[in-house]
Amino acid sequence: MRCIVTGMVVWERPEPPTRPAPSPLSRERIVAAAIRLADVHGLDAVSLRKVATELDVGPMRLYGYIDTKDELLDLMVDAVYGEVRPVGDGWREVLRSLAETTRRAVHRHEWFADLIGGRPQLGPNALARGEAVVSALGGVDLDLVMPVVAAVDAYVIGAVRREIAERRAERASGMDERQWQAASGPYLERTFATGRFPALAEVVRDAAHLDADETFRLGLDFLLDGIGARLRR
Amino acid sequence: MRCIVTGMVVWERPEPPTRPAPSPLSRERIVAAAIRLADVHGLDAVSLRKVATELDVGPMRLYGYIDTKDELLDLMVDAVYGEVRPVGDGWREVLRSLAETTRRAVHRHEWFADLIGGRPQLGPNALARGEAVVSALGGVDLDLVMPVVAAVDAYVIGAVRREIAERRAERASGMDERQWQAASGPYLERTFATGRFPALAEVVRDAAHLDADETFRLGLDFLLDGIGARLRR
DNA sequence: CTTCCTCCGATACGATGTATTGGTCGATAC
DNA sequence: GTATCGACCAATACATCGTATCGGAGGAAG
Repeated sequence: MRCIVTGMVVWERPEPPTRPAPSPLSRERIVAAAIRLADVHGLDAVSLRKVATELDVGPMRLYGYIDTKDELLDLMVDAVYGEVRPVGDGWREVLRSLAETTRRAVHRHEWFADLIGGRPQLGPNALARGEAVVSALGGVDLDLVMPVVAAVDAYVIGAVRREIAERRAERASGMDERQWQAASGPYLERTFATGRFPALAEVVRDAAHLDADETFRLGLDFLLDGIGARLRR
Repeated sequence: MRCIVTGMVVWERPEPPTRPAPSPLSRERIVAAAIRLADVHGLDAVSLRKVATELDVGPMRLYGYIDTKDELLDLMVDAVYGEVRPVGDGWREVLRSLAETTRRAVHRHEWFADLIGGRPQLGPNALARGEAVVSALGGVDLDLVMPVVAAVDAYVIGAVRREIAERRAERASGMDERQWQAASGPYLERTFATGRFPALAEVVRDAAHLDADETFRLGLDFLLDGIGARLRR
């Protein structure tokens, strides 16, 4: 059931007043339990029932702190944004750091790749991250700040989704990284053998193969170079 | 139950031989029905039961053509990639066209934004798209082709996810676009009023606001400019 | 002490993905 | 032509999910 005071989002709606005894529960503990579950067993393992069991509590207890499972996911995402803080001097270092710390957060929480970019992020931690970025971008033309940050965010979102998707496929296929990169799996080998995709096959066969780190950084460099050219104008 | 011939992926596993009469079913019809459902009612409306009902068929019939719901989603994604074909001369036009046609496909199929980048795309249509891109990038240094295409793909994935997420939030809040962009909703207004995010508030209040088209193109230009600088080296 | 009101937890419901099973129908062997 | 077999379709079944509902317990107010 939706909260009666309409227009209030999870983050600004107060938690229910702490009851004297019944059980030490809080949004923070709920979110922590959900994140623990997701880290270990993946996002599919995050059900309200399992989170509740993790906390020795009936499933419906959670609805005092949350209206919807989606709200729990929003809280989880915002918690991860709390781990993302860009550091460095100058726009380039700041943006690079923003991208790299986000990517590292995804490595700590693979499920984050499934959620990132899926909803507008307006939680306190996401906003604090935005504040940190924007205020570190002091020297940049005001009208360019948002587009530039949006572009970097977009690149990071897509890049980490691709990276995690590929990592999972590798893991599922049980091949080691070298094999996977060389052949992209027996399926692709067979498919390329049909000769239907000659240009693609040539690139896969003959071109240099970058690992995930290198690919991410190279793409990021493209983007930052382009941004730099624009800022210098 | 998984297919017995191990290592075969959906796309290369033959469909069951067309039976004389029982019912005119095919992977193509199943995927078309699923896409129709997703286009009209969103991805949540795509359940095996609903797809089956759409085709006047029992739910379990589908398992003759599909092993898993995830495979159906893969087929849907690949079908959309069939609509994406870059056109134009020169690397810049090709990459820009790749990005724009992908974005247009997302506008036709909003659910595509939920799936894109979530799994490695190795279906025939995705590969054909890749072949078209790579072969149109003839003049480009072989070792740079993959990183460049990967970077553009990453940017597009993240950008359209953000765009669709915001569009849905607007739609849900019932505000028109002007209002949303000016205030980003009453929640943000109240939050900024607390003074906790001064730099962010300033940008949102004072900076120029671009619409979705402009934001997408500007970010894409950053990236293409950076790629161009590298290619010229 | 009684009354009321709040809130917790058990129960319940409809939906989902998919395993299982039983029946039917076509093809094959004699 | 008949009997046997094997494949495939659909109905049933099951575990799990998000969440609505409701009954009772327990603290607050009179």
